[in-house]
Formats: sequence, C-alpha cells, structure tokens
Amino acid sequence: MGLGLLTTEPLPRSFFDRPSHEVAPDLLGRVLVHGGSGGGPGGGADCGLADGLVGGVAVRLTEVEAYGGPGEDPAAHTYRGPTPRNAVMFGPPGHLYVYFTYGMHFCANLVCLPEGHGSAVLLRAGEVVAGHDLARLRRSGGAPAGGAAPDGDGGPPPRAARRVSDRDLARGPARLATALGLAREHNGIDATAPRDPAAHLPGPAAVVLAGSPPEPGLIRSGPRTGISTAKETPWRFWIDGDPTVSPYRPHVPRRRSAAATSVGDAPRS
DNA sequence: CCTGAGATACACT
DNA sequence: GTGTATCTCAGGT
Repeated sequence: MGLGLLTTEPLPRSFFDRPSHEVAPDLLGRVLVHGGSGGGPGGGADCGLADGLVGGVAVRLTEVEAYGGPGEDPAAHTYRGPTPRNAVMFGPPGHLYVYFTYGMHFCANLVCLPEGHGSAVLLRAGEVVAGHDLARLRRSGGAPAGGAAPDGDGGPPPRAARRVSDRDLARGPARLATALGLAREHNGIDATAPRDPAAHLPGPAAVVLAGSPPEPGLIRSGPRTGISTAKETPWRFWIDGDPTVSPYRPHVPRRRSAAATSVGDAPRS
C-alpha cells in the first residue's frame, strides 16, 4: 500500500540481511531514533519527528563505514573471530553493536548478515532532526545516557562554556552515539522492531526509520577513517556536500608519552 | 582554517 | 604490555 516515502516507517530486518558494504550506502539518509518513550500508545514509530518527539533524539545518517567478517577485513573487530566484546556482531542483523574505545567514547554499529557472520556498519555522522535540546545537553556533559532532560531549575549546566552548534551535534561516531544517548547498556538491542509499550525493555528502544535517502548521485565512497590496516578498502560512504559529514582523519599511531617508546631513547634513572 | 598532543579504560596478545 | 573504528583544547597561519 504505502509508497515507501513514509519517513517514519521502521526498516525491516531483511534490510540488514546483506553484506555490510551493500547495506552501508543504503543507510545514508535513514533516521535513527532513540528514546522518546511514551511517544504514543499505538507504538512510537508514528511520532512527528519535527516537533513531537519528546524525550528522544533522531539523527539522519550522513556518513557510515562498512566492516567485514572474520578473516576478510583486518580492520574489523571480528577479524580474529568471536570474543566477548564482539559477540553482538555475530548475532542477528539489525541489532546495535555499541563498543567503548579510547577510554572514554562509545561508537554505534548496525549488525549485518545472518547470525554467525560478524559484520556491521559503523554510524559515523548524521544530522540531528529532532531532540536538539537533549542532544546538546548530552554533548555538553549534562545528561546521562538515555535519560531525559532535567528541568532547568536547579542551577547552571556543569560546563556550558561553549554551545555546541547544530552541525556538530552528531558529527563523528562518538559524538553521534553521545547525542543519541547510546552507551554500554544499549549493546545488542534490536533496532528493527517497533517500540512496543507493552514490552518491558531495560531502556528506551532504538529504531531505524526509512528516512529520506539522498539522490544516488550524491553518494561518495572512499577509504575508512582512523584505522591502521586495510587503508585502501573504500568502505566509507557519505552524502556529498552535507555539512555534518566528519572531517577525514588518517590513522596516527599513538606514541606512549615520552617513556618506553624505544629502548635506546628511554631515559634511565 | 590548520596542526599537535593529552586524556582515558578496556580488550586482547 | 600494547594499541585503540576518538574528541577537545591550545596555538599558529
């Protein structure tokens, strides 16, 4: 019946049951919604994104990266097989794989292919299309993951030195996860099932909506960002000209601070 | 605009 | 012990 132009319709699981490098470009323009619990008794998917999303955030994806499975993609977390951390990537498609990195950041992926394959798409950047205030609060360090915005009654925000611009709210994978309130506890949740008010979920649900894909001619691809291996594989995809696409950063090997980088130069007491 | 460097916790070898 | 699918600030251009 529907013409497929409804931006509020959740994507089916079959959408993700494909190789990650095929899913990745198709995810551009789609909308990831998290939170907004109680968005409606009939299921949250038909909440008005422009105005009516209360207590949640929605991001239209503008940049993604595909990661392959064991033995085929040296840059993937699953390259050397299953571990406790990457277990979700070996699970069913359409679930969120959220991992912790650099000691302080979370990044969110969507799992591809059937159980056992271990591939996913990293969500690198997007445009916040609803819930700007809550996203900005989280990005300023003022709101816990998945939580709603506290009322502005008690006092000033912890550090409101500089207001984060709309453009930068979800520009970068860790910024996107923060803006959406995605963290450790959301690892493994299903992003294809519509939110069910009757279900007893540990936290607010996340759903990928059909959104508004860009003209095919606007999709660009190139090498992935920040990885030390497989630098040639052009599995980063973005919408050309979109201001929310993150700046490209080649990998820089981190040197250990001053000490112990090399035996010869190490200062000896 | 650009560059460099520090911060930080955890998974894996 | 080592390396990280990053971000933010400081400072120069």
